[in-house]
Amino acid sequence: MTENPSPAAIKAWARLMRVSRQLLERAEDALKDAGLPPLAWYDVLHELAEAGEGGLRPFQLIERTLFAQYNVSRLLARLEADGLVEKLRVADDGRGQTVRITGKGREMRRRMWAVYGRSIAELVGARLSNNDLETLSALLGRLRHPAMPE
Amino acid sequence: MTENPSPAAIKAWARLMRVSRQLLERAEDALKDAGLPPLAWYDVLHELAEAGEGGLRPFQLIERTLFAQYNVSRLLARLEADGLVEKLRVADDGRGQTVRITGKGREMRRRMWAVYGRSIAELVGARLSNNDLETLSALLGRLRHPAMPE
DNA sequence: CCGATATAAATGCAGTTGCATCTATATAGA
DNA sequence: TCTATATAGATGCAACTGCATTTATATCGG
Repeated sequence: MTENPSPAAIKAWARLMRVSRQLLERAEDALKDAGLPPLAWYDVLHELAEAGEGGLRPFQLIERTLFAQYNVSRLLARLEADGLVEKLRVADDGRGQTVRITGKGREMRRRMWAVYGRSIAELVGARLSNNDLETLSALLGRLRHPAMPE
Repeated sequence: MTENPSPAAIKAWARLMRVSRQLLERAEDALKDAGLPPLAWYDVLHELAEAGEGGLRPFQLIERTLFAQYNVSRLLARLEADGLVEKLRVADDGRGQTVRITGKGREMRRRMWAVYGRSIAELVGARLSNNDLETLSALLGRLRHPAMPE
């Protein structure tokens, strides 16, 4: 009986896809206009900043960001080339490495957040009450895969 | 005062981006697994099917699908190469053309919908009640740009 | 009617993504 | 221990995207 989607499901799907694409594009444009790198960079810098001095293994970044493996590999190469992250050999696993954010990386993250955060505030925060935002988050949470208890 | 996003706004944004990406990827994978073309093809075929025999001008497709102009141009070239749409010179505007879906295009759309619709039913329809779906649609509707009255 | 500007659509080129594969190391099992 | 398999990460190549520009036609102002 999950064969054919109900009209309500189709509408919610369509809006979800359309709105998310639209808002994402707006946020990307804001960064671009400010001469800053794309959002993917922010996502990685954010995770690495949260991780602290210990850094993260690339495969951990993949889990957290949902980016594809090859994508992370190349993204890290670009971030390293720009001096925003550094790669460290890890002692107990010769295959891998640990990636750590640099001071320059933290600075870039800060500058990106100034723009990105403003986009979020404008595009979402200014349009729904806190209560509605909570409702939205809860509903979206139930669509996550794999489904996790709220 | 829309400077800094509230925690509720950040959370809603993060979920929106993450969930939409995840669900989109799932739907794309389902099509790929079935040996069918990507969702973008469906979007165009859908619009053209709705438009009927009169077809649509490429710029109308751009408005409806939110794809970039160059993207539509190339997508239509691929669809035409596969015989799914046909391009017709339009009498009263020598710059443009009208694009019409072919029988083969309708057939492809039908086959894609069999898979895509099932994805929507499973990923969204089976996870939220009709009532929650309506709520979700309404909240997302308020995030559209430009904002339109519900 | 004519030149300037605007709109429709296509395209060359550079950068990015996706796929498949490859290299290197680690772990498991005989 | 030695081989087989699994995991971490990088990469060659083809397809796709984004940007800027180009071509062609239409419209507007004088």
